[in-house]
Amino acid sequence: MKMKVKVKNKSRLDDFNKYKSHKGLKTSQKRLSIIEYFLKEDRHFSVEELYYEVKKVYPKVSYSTVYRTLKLLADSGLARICSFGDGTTRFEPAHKAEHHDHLVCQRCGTIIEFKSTEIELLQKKIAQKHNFLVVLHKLELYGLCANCKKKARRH
Amino acid sequence: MKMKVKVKNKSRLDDFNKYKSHKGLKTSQKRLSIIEYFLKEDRHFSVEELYYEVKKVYPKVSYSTVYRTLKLLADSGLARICSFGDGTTRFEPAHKAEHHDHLVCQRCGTIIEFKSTEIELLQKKIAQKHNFLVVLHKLELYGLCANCKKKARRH
DNA sequence: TTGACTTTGACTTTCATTTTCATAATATAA
DNA sequence: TTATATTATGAAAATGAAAGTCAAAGTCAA
Repeated sequence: MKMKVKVKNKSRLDDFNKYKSHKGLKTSQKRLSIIEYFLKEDRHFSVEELYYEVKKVYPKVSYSTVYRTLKLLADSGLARICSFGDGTTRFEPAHKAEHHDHLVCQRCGTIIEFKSTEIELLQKKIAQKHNFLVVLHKLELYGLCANCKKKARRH
Repeated sequence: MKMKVKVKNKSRLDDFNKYKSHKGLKTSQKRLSIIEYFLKEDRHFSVEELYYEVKKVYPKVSYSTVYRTLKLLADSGLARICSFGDGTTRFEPAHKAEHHDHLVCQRCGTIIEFKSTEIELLQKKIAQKHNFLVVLHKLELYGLCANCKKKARRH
């Protein structure tokens, strides 16, 4: 299992290296650390979150570098930008081609991913009705996750 | 037809007045102008857009006032806040209780509203599966509207 | 009309994000 | 390996949208 994750991240790193040489970028240890951490963790990050977590492991990285690296990841296709209306941008690992949507807990911030081909089918129908060409879609359900719901019940 | 719109806006203004007295607000001509324009136009606005358009008719309004008035409208329930990921907040007229989703043209910015009870049903099912309590949802389809699609075809 | 309120416009502040620039690190050519 | 050219970095400044501040102007009930 762990092996599989490692292999996957390896191939994602390879993707980044392709992008890197295409763009004439250089390899810095700091940037690499950030990218590896992001790939290893494999979850949503705001710049701030990633900054503080990476800093624990590699204390010398700066905020700007995390910023720039996340943008690079987005440009290279390894990360996807998503915002949940709280004013900060989040980056999610882009598991190629596998589009998914989000359940966002308004209390604890937990993000759950889901996918529904049925919904996507209905979306297509709606677009057709309006003669609209859909390039991408965004579906977010906001509310309380199981945990917070339980807490809310006992006030 | 026009009559109907006017009547509707009248009743919306009444709603605002209820909110107004509830909150102990006062009536200023400028605020009223902004609200009337917003209701008359009955479409999505960013603060900037509304500011420039209202300014043409009532040149004395300031940016702050438009800003505050839109926030008031949102608070009073006459407007709903929505953001389409371009970094600026938009306000849409809230046609009470009627939740709807959006088709957003990435080229010309046109926003088409739609509603699908079927999709909402599926959303509910998904939430149930995750034991998640949905408070609100957001569904946006981004792409090209009919018009821009046509233009795109002939390069 | 007064006096107690709210609203306004101009301004400042905040905060996330982006850019700048001098210095450090990296890659490539010799 | 060393020189040189380029990119990356950190700290700081700049930006831009959103929110707050405050004196002056407006509103309105008594």
